[in-house]
Formats: sequence, structure tokens, C-alpha cells
Amino acid sequence: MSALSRQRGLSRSTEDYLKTIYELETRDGAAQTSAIADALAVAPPSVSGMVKRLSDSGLLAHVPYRGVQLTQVGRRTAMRVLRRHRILEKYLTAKLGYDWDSVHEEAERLEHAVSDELIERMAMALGNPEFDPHGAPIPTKDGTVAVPEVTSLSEVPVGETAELRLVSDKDSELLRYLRSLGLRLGVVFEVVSRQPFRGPITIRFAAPPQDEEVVGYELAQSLGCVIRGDEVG
Amino acid sequence: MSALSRQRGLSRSTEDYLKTIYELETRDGAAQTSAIADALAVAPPSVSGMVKRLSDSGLLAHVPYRGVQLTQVGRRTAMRVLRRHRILEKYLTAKLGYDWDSVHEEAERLEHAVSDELIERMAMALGNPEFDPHGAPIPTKDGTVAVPEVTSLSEVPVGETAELRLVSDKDSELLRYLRSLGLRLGVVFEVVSRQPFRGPITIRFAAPPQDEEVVGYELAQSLGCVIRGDEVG
DNA sequence: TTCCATGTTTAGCCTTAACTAATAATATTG
DNA sequence: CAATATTATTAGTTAAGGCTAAACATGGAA
Ligand SMILES: [Mn+2]
Ligand SMILES: [Mn+2]
Ligand SMILES: [Mn+2]
Ligand SMILES: [Mn+2]
Repeated sequence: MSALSRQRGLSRSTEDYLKTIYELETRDGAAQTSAIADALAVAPPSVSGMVKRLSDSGLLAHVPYRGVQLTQVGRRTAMRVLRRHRILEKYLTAKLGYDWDSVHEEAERLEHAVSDELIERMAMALGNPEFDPHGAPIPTKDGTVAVPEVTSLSEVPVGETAELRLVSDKDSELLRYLRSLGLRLGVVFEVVSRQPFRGPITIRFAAPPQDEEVVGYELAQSLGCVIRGDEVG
Repeated sequence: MSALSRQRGLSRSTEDYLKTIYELETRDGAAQTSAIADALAVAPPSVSGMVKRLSDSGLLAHVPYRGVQLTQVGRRTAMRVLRRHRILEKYLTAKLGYDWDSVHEEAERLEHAVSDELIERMAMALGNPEFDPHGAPIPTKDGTVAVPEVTSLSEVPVGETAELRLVSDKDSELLRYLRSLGLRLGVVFEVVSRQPFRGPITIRFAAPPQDEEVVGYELAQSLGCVIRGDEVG
């Protein structure tokens, strides 16, 4: 029996691959070798090697030169890791004074060391939160997760009022920059103008002193918003 | 540069070896290969291999066939791991409802994944505790630790009143048994009788209903007590 | 003082998970 | 449609950290 087939003995590498593959699969529809390599900062041949092992263990299906897809078992494992990660991030910010730009790194390590027992205790202490500090939905214990219904700030029409709901947790520099702009989760603003040719977007915060800020197009693409009035009750 | 010489990139194995060697050194005066192997549940040749690596990295000194001794760097590292372990145990019991029989296993994994930053935040949230849930002193941030001044229950004279101060954290079965006897940290009792030839010891709890319990000699040896009146201010 | 039990190390092997260099498959483009 | 660029895989190496079997030290008993 290979080491991978043990019940809860997956290595840090293994868990991070599964999590990354899940994320790529949901975002891009498929997980290609080079995308996995990029996300995990390893060389492509390392991915090929790990894909071989994961595939042999029944955690994913691999079509050579085409990409990989998680099996049911693989997906369930990925969801458990994702739940651990997001509960940890929420706990660290809510209970231990971490800010949203520093939790990811810590959770990235802890997610492989905590027991499910500890995660459930943390979840309980938090009142079973639905979202992590970056707005990402926390998978439930049984492995289901909501698909966040957000619109990129880059696609919010001029004149609309929107609320910031989801940001990426991966780049802490970026998160510090967002905070410095006043772009925290839940903040409400109006889109004042959008320059053409993927140009910058100007917003005005709803709350006094109603400051204006300019956001680059690429950054705006990565910010998930809900347009006021589009709310699903 | 070997992987071991990186600033904070010590592996789980490495940290557990250093911690174990520190504990054996303080308890037995020296750390022998077989003792390390026993404590870590690995084969003696695995210890020889790791000792080679640790010695090459300057974390310990090895005299072949004689044993190992931590260097200053090795000892400081061991103390940091021990601090992380004990803060974690305290946090889990104080803040997340863990009982003293289940924290050790969790801490044994987490101690290698948490950052010093997280540990200091936990310590802060706990009010910088001096002892872990088993009564073991928590090393300070600068790497000093108190030597617990306790007497084995097996050596407390009949008629004396004593307080339970220190138990081993390694055996959770044993910890559950102690709890079932009412033997928690801080509990006060009188030694009623001691059978000769390493025989059982009978104690009577000071608090009503003043139950009597019988404790085997070996178990009594592992219980650290302070005799009432011997207290150091 | 030689022999033997015990404990330790060496030799040789395995798995995981990374790497680089070379090769093979697929996609793009002239 | 052939040449080329991109992407993926294979081949071969390395290091950590485990294992078993065999060789080696050491200290006590015959
Ligand atoms: Mn994160
Ligand atoms: Mn991770
Ligand atoms: Mn412990
Ligand atoms: Mn450990």
C-alpha cells in the first residue's frame, strides 16, 4: 500500500497540489501542468511526477498532455484542506488579531498540521462562519461550498453603487495596498468613471468623507463586488 | 549549504530530534542513541543518520558510541520548539476546550507549523503563562526555563500533605486515568499510607468528600508534588 | 584476559519530492 | 501543410529520512 492511500496521512505537498488543482479547475475549467507549476512555484517536471503519484492513488485522473481532473476522493480531500485553510484564516483574524494580509502564509502551513477536531472547535468558537477574511466561502464539513456570485469591479458600470465582497488572499503586498486605499470587505462605493482600453477606474466611497480613489484595471479585475440592487435575498 | 543550515527551515523530524535530545539530556544527563530511538519510535540506525546530519549542521556534538550533546544553537532551537509546544497546549486547553489528555498529540504536530509570531500572540492572549496544562514550565522567549522543584509522590512521607504540580504529557490513557481519580493539577491530598517494596500508596484528598484513592508505585513516581510547608516563596 | 551481551554504526535499500537536460507532443503560424 | 513555438513528459540526479542486515565497540562476566 502506497503512503498516499493511508486515511489521513497526506503530505503537505500532496494537500497543496490537490487544493491548487481544485482552485484551477473551478477558475479555468481545467488544471494544466504549467498552471499548477506556477501556482506552487515548482518546476513542471515536479508536477508531472506528483500527478503520477496522485493519479496512482486515485485522487485525480490524468490525460497526458491534456491536464488533470480531481476524482470524487480527490475533490473531497481538496475541500477539507480548503475548509481548514479558511477556518484558520478566519480564526487568526477574529481571535488573534491578525490582519488580512498576514493570515494566508500562516494558514498555508497550519492547514496541514491541524486536526479536523481542532478545525471544528475553531469553527464552533467562531459561530460557524460562512466566509474567510478575504470573502471566500468556507466549505462545509460535508464538502459543499457556495459559488460566490460576484462581479469584477472592472465590469461594474459607471454610476452603479457596489460593495466589495471578495479579494484574492495570495498577495499580501496587494492586500496591504487595498487596505491603504480603504478597500476593505463590505465597503460601499460608486463607480465614478472608467477609462477605455482597460484603463483605470475611479470610485467614490459612499461613507463620509466620500473620498475618491483610482484603481488600475488589472487590480479591478481581481476585486469581486456585488452591485447594489442585484442582491439575491 | 545544507538544508539544515537555513534560518527557520528545520523539518519536523529535525525539531523533534532536538526537543527529544534536550529532554533526555536534562533527565538522564546524556542522550544515547537507543534512548532517542525509543522516544521517537524510530530504529537506532535512523538516529545515527540524523545525528550525523544534525552534527554536520552544528546543532549537536557527537562522540561515537558515547552519545550526543546539544550545542548552544541546538539547545536554543530545542527551547524554541518546547516553548511552542507548551504554549500550544496551554492555548488549546484554555481557549478551545481541549482536555489535558488530548493536547499533546495536537501540539506535537502544530509546534512545527506555527510561526513565532503566532506563538507570541497566543502567549499574549493567555497572559504569558508560566506552565503548560501538565505543569511543565514554559521556556521564555529568550530561551530560559525554570527547573521544576517537585518531589515524586512515591517519595512523599506518610502524613504529609502535598499538592499535585507536574505530570507527564506523553501518555493520554494515563492522563484520562488520573483525571478519573480526581488527580488534577493543584489538587491537595494527604499521604495516608505507603506499602513497602515499591508498593501502592494511599492518599486522601483534602477537599470534601475527602475520598481515598490508591496509586501504584510506578505511577506515583511519575507524579510531581510539592509538600505543603516546603513551598519556596 | 578472553568472550559475550548489549548497544552503535555502517552498508545498502526504499520512498517522497524536488531539480535540470533532453525528448516528445500539441498548437500556432508563415 | 510544413516549420516553429509552446507545453508536457521522460530520464537521470539529489537530499531527507526512514528501514533491515551486517559489522563493530564497549564494558562486564567467565
Ligand atoms: Mn488563504
Ligand atoms: Mn499549504
Ligand atoms: Mn506535550
Ligand atoms: Mn513534534
